[in-house]
Amino acid sequence: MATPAKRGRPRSFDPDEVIKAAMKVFWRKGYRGASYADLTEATGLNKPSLYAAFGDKDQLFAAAMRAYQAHYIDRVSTFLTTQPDLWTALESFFDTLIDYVLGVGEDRQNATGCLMANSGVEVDAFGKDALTAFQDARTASLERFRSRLTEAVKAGQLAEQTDVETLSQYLDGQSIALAVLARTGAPREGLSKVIHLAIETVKQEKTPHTL
Amino acid sequence: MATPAKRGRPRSFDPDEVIKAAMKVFWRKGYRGASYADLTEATGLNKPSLYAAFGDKDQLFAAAMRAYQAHYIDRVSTFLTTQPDLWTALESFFDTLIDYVLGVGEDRQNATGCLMANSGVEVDAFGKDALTAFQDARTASLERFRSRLTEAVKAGQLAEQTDVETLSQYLDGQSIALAVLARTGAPREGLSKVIHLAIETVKQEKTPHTL
DNA sequence: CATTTTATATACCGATTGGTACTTTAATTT
DNA sequence: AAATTAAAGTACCAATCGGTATATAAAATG
Repeated sequence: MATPAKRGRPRSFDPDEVIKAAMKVFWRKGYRGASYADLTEATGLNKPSLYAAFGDKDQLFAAAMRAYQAHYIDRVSTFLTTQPDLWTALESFFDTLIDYVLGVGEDRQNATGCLMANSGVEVDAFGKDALTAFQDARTASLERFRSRLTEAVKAGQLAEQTDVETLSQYLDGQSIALAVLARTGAPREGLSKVIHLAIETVKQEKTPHTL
Repeated sequence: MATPAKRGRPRSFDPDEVIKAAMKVFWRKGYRGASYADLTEATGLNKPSLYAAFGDKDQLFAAAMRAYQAHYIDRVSTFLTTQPDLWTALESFFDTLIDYVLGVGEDRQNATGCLMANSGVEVDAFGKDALTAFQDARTASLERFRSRLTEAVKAGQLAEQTDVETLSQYLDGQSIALAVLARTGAPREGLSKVIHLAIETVKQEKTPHTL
């Protein structure tokens, strides 16, 4: 993305910070809705600088999506891998996710949901780089559930015959539902209750029964 | 929306059909993504005719959203009200919903999801009419679950102390998850398994336990 | 038939879209 | 200091955006 630059005038901006700023624009306004007027204002760079450093809109969005994955998805997913108890892992994961989709620390009035979840309805507009970055993020998210549940089965926290694949998709779906519900104005308390209900579903799998 | 017209040249098109065509464009491309070039091509009308008959883009989208509610949401919701057994109702509802979000009968390659679910991330772009139509549809959908579950409690199919509100939001969330997952390429079989798992969750409410 | 009313079509509007060419400025390395 | 490299800024590009003015064509009523 960013050129190496060994001689000549060094760039006066931090590429990571710029991408982070661009990411927030895409997060709030979407791919189509984010104009270069928005992007230049948010990043502080002018158009030619953005193009020189990050390529066209497709590539810029792809970089933003990768940054989102690194700074948000990966971070909240930490709870899935670090917490030894599956239920603690799921609860802390979703509780943190709720913070994120509601826009933790920022203006809580209009929540922005999740960049990845929001982008799902804009895939038609993506170029190849944006599409790849999006699909990579989706695949990684699903895979995190899959590996965590597989681990839980091995650890005896879930029944041996658990349909890990379906359960992973189910949890992935809950994440998306949370994001969209938050974006359309659902209050934190409602989201919290819903997600604990969803976790109850997984607990039912603890005791073997027909799926 | 459409003027009465008592004298003069009558319109040569069926407003309902035009709105239906416009609806499909918005469904596939979203509010921002649907240009008047797309809309005129899909409807067969030229721009001035569209404006004369339905107003600006905001109003056209609002009409499309109402049509979507009437032709899709209301139709699939029928299963919730007609089926006396709650579980049969939910299963037939979601099975039909899966058909819809996958694009029943049409090109199954790229599913279009649900217009209402898709629109959730574009609320910023809406004018007042589109926003109202969207919120009305959302409210109505949630209310359908609420009333059906309330009825089920009265009929003894759900425990007396069931948290109907949370359960309604939960099912509403499942609908959204289905739509977004379908849009991003999830196969029918996966969606079907996930939704039956979700219905299992509701069944747990049959036997009283702490929520 | 004449009048009225509206649909249709072309052609246009200013604004904005994503994307660049070009010039100027500035910080490096040799 | 000279040469190199690139950032920054202005100004521009064709294309498209949502939205309309205007003129013509057509079907109704009287």
